[in-house]
Amino acid sequence: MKQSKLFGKTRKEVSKDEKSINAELLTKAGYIEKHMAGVYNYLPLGLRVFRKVENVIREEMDAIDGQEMLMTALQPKELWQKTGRWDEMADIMYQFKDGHGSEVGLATTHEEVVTEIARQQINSYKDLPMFVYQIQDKFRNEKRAKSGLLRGREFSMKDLYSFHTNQEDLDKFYMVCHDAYLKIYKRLGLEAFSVEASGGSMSKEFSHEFMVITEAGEDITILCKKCAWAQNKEIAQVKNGEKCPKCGEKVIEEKTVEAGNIFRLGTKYSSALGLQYTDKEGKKNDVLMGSYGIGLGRVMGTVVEASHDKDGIVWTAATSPYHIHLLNLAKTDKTSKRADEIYQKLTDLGWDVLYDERDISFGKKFKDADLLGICWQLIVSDKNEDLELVARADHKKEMASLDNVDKKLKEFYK
RNA sequence: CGGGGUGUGGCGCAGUUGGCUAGCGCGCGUCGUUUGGGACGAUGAGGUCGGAGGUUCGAGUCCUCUCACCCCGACCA
Repeated sequence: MKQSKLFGKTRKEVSKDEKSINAELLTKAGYIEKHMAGVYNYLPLGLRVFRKVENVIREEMDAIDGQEMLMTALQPKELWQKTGRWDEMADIMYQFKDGHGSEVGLATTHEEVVTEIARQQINSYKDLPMFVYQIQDKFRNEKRAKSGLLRGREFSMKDLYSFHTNQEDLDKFYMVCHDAYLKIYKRLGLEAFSVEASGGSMSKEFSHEFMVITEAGEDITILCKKCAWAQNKEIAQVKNGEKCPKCGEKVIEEKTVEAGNIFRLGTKYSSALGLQYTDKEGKKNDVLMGSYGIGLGRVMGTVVEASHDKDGIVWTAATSPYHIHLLNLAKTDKTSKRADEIYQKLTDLGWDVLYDERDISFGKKFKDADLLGICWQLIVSDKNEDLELVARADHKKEMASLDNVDKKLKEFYK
């Protein structure tokens, strides 16, 4: 991609209203644009990162036999009344009358919808267990949208729903999904851990939240560094500085952002909506369910919160919008032509290249490259026949041939 | 939803106790000189001051209402 053609420019300044690091950097670098409070547009660069996050999540969900589908955002009131959540969620759910005078709402989550659909698809124990998921936009009328991508009113979420005949099977899958989540964060380059939390209005049982330590976090986690025990402060029985209930070490408090949440729902939704299966004896039973969510924008924002420096974003290998940022610092036509050729060669080798061939001062190219945060910067100039390969994270520089660059990238992005 | 704050060219801001053609920086266009960490000079385009109503000879400046946005809190599958 030639940078001169990119839809999305960098900016020096961003509204003083945009206080969160993730929104500030992502806006300055041209990844996102705010539309309303808690509602962001993704520009081409932002969408590339978004897709990378999305694909990692999709691969891991497919790997645990999740089947992707897509459900609607627009919902009839009647369905949500069956579970009592039309009134229960009135504060946070966008509810309105459509042109026909029917009351409808925008889905905040899809337990009702998926359970309704499952009634048609799940009849027998032979149909279970079953796992379906979607990556879809949710709407929540947060009283106070804030922290950029971390808490939106419209945001994309991966939500998976599982259906089971018994508790053991649900528990088993719950742990499978738990581990899949840890894998997702690890692949994305986030240091995340799971904590026990309350089920809220979703479930009476303990749920698990997946936390990433960052100052921007809204949650406080009590954790033990030694044995990895952790609980959300909301439900923790021990306080900061007290002994870990598991190993006796002192626990500490950390600000964390919740980057995912999994719930065992039991029969709450199946009983309310009449989702039953017939067992071997021919008896009808309520289906047990679980639900498992990850907000994609929130994960993307969390990566920025967790990985940036004074110069800008530092994407992780899995989230970098391009593999390499090629900077043309040529003063002569000859060198410039050489840079064009290198762009072509890298592309032919299969690398996603952002090519800064803009006719602007070199200083701005450096500044922009750091702000954008693509993992590797490659410099072509009159100074050197060889290429200069610079790591965005630590600005370590090395001279390299095109072959070396190819090797290096293969190793980094393997 | 309670408390606090902010709305002025595309972006960031200034605008004294109401007063004349509403300024500055960035960005943008043109010309030229430049180029290893956000270049410089010249020149040009661009706003009716969030919206509505009111007070006044006169309102970006005062009053009322309203909308939007931000921060703290409460809330948060």
